[in-house]
Amino acid sequence: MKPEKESSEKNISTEEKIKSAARIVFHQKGFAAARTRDIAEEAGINLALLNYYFRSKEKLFNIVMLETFQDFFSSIFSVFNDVDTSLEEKIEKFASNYIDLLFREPEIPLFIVNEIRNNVGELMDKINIRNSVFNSEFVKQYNKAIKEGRIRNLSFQHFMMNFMGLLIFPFIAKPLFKEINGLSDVQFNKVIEERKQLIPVWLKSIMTV
Amino acid sequence: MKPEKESSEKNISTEEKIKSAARIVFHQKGFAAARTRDIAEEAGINLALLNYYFRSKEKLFNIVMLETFQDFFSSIFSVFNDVDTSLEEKIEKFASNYIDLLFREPEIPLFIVNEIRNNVGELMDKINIRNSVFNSEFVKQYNKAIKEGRIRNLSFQHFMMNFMGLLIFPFIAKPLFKEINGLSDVQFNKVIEERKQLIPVWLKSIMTV
DNA sequence: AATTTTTTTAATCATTTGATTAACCAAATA
DNA sequence: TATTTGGTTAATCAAATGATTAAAAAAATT
Repeated sequence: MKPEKESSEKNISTEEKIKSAARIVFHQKGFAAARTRDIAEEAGINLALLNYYFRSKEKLFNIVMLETFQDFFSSIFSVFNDVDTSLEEKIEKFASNYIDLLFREPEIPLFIVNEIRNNVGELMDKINIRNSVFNSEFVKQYNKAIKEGRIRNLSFQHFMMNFMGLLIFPFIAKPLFKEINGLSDVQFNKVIEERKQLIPVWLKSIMTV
Repeated sequence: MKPEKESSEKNISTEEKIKSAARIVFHQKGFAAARTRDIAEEAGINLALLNYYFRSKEKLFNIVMLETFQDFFSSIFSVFNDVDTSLEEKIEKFASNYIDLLFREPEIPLFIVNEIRNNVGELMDKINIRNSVFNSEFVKQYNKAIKEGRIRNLSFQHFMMNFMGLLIFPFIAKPLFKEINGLSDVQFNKVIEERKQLIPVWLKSIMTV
């Protein structure tokens, strides 16, 4: 009666349908505001199938959350651990790639920071971002550049906050920025597109002040 | 039977008790996850009183939301419209004041960016941030400085995104930053405290690149 | 003090919502 | 083809939750 085997046979179809529907709805509304019926409707399946495949709303949510995290952070580290690029190149590439990612999935940052509050420990351990960050090629290059006096002695914490803040915050506060500046979606995107080039320049000037 | 008169008599006591409890709970959990029973318990009152004074959860929420907005943005404009300070001084003062505000009420930014998605238009009109921003002394000084060539010709949109991003994002992503950098609350606050000084310096260097 | 009005409470209602069940269907297997 | 296994559905359940009600208590008014 119960589907215990890992991704067996062809029921992957409906199972995957539910999961990607859940992804959409959870990202959009968060855990509390998302109803299992919303997800079922989005997936075009009977409500009972959600529980049949995933046992509970919470279990489904945890899966979506974990996968979202992994997707989101793995895309970061692919750039950060490239051994063939300089620090400056990594910053440029990362800014560009990250903004493209945010164009594709603009709700993810808000989703992550929201649901991390109710979770924190358990989830973070599974991914172990801490080590991934500090063992990355990027951090090594960053520290080397400081030691060689090429950039200012600014703690990596500040650098990370700045980089993330400049990149992500406009997406998080998009409705606010649009309203305040009277921008259409197209105009907003154009402003963000400009930031692909600008943020690396700004970061460089910050690091050499 | 119904309390129609505006803030009459002394029922301000319980009415205010409910409202500030609602503020706490809504800020912490958002509209969907907050239960009226949570609010009643937080306020130490009978559940029915919530509906007696505020008709519905939604009406109560709208009041909290509006007041939160007004508080939050009024504290911005008090600095922005001071005619006795220079552009540079305003930036310094604003960074400092705003970070203090965020220390006191760290959940507000996330609350605002979350709940604004379901509201935007109606609410923004009531406050009319758009005009408040563009008629502010700060923007006038900003544009003047550009015209005089004292700072780079950077659109105010970018400047605002940068300023807000550098200030607010660390609070929004606090659990993430704490985890990644292995910081205690005290250590995190110390890093933020440093940013009071640093952000104005960074902004200046960005604007003169 | 008596009466009216306002505030508070416990009990209850109605709806929403996550989850289950039993019957039915479909596909694989024998 | 018959049988078993897995997938799907409609109906239903139970708990949670926003809201109401009627009675009691407290406060204000006469």
